[in-house]
Amino acid sequence: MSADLRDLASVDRMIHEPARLMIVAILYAVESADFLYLQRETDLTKGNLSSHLSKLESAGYVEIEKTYRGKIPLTVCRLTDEGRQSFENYRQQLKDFVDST
Amino acid sequence: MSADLRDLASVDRMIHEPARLMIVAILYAVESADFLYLQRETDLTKGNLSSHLSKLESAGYVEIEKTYRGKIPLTVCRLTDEGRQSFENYRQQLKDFVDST
DNA sequence: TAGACTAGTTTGCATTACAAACTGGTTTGA
DNA sequence: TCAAACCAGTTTGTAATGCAAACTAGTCTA
Repeated sequence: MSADLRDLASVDRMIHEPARLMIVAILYAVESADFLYLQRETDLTKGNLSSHLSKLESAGYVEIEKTYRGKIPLTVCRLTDEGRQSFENYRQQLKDFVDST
Repeated sequence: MSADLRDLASVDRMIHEPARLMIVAILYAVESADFLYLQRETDLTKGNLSSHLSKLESAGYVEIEKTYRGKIPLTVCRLTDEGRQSFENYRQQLKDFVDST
């Protein structure tokens, strides 16, 4: 308890960015989602979705599996355990902040 | 109700930035604070505090009054009505997000 | 087989946040 | 008395970021 404002300085920027927060929140809820589903849900352009997914992958928060649906490429994304944990931490920090102000 | 994840895309970036969120949250609580008080509370360097305050001032969220305490400069900051309103909106958006995930 | 479509990735650029250097004035102390 | 240290901030330099637009590689269609 006693959420200190200074804690905000340490929020996870990888998740704090709104575009990525949307992505991570979706993946947290659905376990796995393909690229186009994510694009529809987030309203991001393909370019931005692609680059945010790459960053989440580099951070170890998301796993990206490239496969095919018939002959058409299919990119399936899911949160890693680390991503799941980071999202929970982030969400808790937000909650502490909201509750304390 | 029914907080849409897409709403996140429209969060107020002026406030979303953690350093500024700290500043605004403090000013929301105390009505007025001087530069050094803000620096102690936020743990920001003077340089970063100064530039974030300038941005908040440009955005119309904070008023900055430069005066003196004896012979020493004193910079007093307070939220404007617009800043106060924006913080309340932002906080509500966070709350909606936290509640919906 | 040219043109349109699908599913993405890469590139270019303007904006940013931060740290470090700087400024202008005041106090201390030798 | 004047140089060094200190105070309260501002400005500058730079690397990283997010976004839009351009591009790629393959598939379908008329």
